[in-house]
Amino acid sequence: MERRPTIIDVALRAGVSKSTVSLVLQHSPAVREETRAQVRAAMADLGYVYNRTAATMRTANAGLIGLVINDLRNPFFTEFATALQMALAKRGYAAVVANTDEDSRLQAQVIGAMIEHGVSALIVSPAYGVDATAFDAIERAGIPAMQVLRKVDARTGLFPFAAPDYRAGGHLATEHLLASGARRIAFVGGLAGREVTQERMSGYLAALQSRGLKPLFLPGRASRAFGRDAALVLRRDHPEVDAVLCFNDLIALGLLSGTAEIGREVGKAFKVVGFDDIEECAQCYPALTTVRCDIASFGEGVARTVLEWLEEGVMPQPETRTPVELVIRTSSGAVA
Amino acid sequence: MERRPTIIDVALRAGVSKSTVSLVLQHSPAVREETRAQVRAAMADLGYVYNRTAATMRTANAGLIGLVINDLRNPFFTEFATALQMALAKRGYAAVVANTDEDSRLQAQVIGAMIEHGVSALIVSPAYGVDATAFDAIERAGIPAMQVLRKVDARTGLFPFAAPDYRAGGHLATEHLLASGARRIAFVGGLAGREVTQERMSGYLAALQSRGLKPLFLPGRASRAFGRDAALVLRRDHPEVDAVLCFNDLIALGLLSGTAEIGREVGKAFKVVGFDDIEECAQCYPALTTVRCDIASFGEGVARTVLEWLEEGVMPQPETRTPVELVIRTSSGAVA
DNA sequence: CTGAAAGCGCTTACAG
DNA sequence: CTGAAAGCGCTTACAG
Repeated sequence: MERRPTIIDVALRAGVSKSTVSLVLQHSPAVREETRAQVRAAMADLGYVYNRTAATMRTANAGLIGLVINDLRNPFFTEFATALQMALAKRGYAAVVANTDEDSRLQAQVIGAMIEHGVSALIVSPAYGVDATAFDAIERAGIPAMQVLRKVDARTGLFPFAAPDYRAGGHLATEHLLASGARRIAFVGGLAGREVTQERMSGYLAALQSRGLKPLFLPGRASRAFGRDAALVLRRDHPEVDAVLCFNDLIALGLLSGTAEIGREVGKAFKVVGFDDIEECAQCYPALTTVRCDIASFGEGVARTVLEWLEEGVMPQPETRTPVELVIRTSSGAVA
Repeated sequence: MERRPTIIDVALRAGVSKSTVSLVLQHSPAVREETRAQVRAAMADLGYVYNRTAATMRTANAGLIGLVINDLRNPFFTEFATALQMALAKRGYAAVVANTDEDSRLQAQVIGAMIEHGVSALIVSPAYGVDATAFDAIERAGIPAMQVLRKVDARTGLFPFAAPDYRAGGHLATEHLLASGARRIAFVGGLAGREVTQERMSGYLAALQSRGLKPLFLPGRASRAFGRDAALVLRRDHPEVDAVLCFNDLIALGLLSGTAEIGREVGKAFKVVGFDDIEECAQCYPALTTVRCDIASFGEGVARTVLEWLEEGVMPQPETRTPVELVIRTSSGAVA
């Protein structure tokens, strides 16, 4: 653990000045090929590693991006974060990531820590919650930041927002169920006051309304466990329901389990549709019809947008909505 | 995006020297309460944020820990990484995380990047693969590093290894199946040459051998898709098999889906046991009997170990094995 | 094409 | 209890 060699050591060994070493580090064309080779050789000999921290002090570009996620254990967010991180890595950026577990206090804390660490930008899928001041801290620090998947700060001019087109997805799914003959369609899961729930539901409501059909909303947490319970509740309290659109895939997958457990069949008389299209939807039985958000591509898109902002100063649109599509599988009656 | 205030600005405003500001930043008892309050007030007025990067340059402790994971999309690793990251955050450390997607070249690249960023320590769940030089780079940089969950570098004196006791888990699970009356038990999934597979299998093999029973190994990728396929293969080619121990839960969950799809019942005549106890095991139908690795606690333990190493110089044991336990659910015949 | 010098924002002895 | 000064490892004009 002795001191790591610095550009001075390299310069000494290569017989040049430290400025020259710095220039070859930056691939400056100002350095002769021969000199460059000498410097590279000296670096290899010494086992030199670039100290990005020191460089950051001068240039204030850390090459570090902060990624703050409300629920990293949920596969939808896992896939988003992973795709985003890998896209950043490909462009030479490292990601500091933190899970906030839907806790706005923890969120404020990790955002503060990331700012101290000098991240060049922040991407946050925010927790709902009282402590909406997290973005104020970002504003004070003057760091480019995007809110993704959920919007909690109305200042989209300052903190651009990007998300899949949830409303369209809800509409697509409901139209599909209607076209398949369903008439009593329930919307299961999601919490009433929240924007994402409202958006996903609004497409559902519009489709029903245009047919003069009555909606049925069973609010609940976005978890497998809630979906499983919902299977029982539906059979007991709402036996007339012939189709359900779930707030997300996790709920739908839980619902599938619960339905199997009580021996009810899914597909013809009782259709189930999820939302997100996490990987598991294609593997479960019955395979789950769902709204594909293509979250991996979405994550890569966000990476691109943020880096363009950072590197070329192109401020993102205040609000970006990416298209969704319906993936029809057996849970809504398609033949396998 | 104007210049952020520095300790000099704070000092000016508070009417003290910048050393004093630095001392209050570090909670030094050498500063009078009154002075401290003035400095704090000045910071608040100015919206001062601590520049950890600058501090790092002097002290060489970045408060950044690198987390390199072979498959972040796999819920087992997601849970590990998340628990670890959150434990680090609680102790004031931020985590730079990267998924390597089982690609040893990518792994070498991200490890290099993290070293440049000056991480204080590295925790890696390594990809298998040809490029075993990743740890050499860590060695040259002189950074404390642990290998977790998988061991790829034999120098555990240098890179301590920690993992759940896979062998005991395999044995526990097999004994349970034998005690439940199973006689033809297959081991499904995992790749033959790999240490984790060998360990998980060795407990299985030992239990069978002691009864004079024949093993059956169906190697395959650790994915739901493989598990699903395995359901068909088992019925077609090995109808006599009355129980299966899966390499991991993902395979077991896929197997459950596949078994349901072909209309075969799981529980009495055909028992299924997983490995890891990811969250989903308790929610699926039938609920999955599995070997609990308690990966969240494991992750927290790794955080503790690494920070002790970093902060107190306590070098971890070369090899740590954490205990596992069997969780019996309906997939192996327990009544719900 | 290369060298000398200042500076990024902190911390750390060292005086006082 | 507080101030002046050096230094962490780079980058960046500026000379030459």
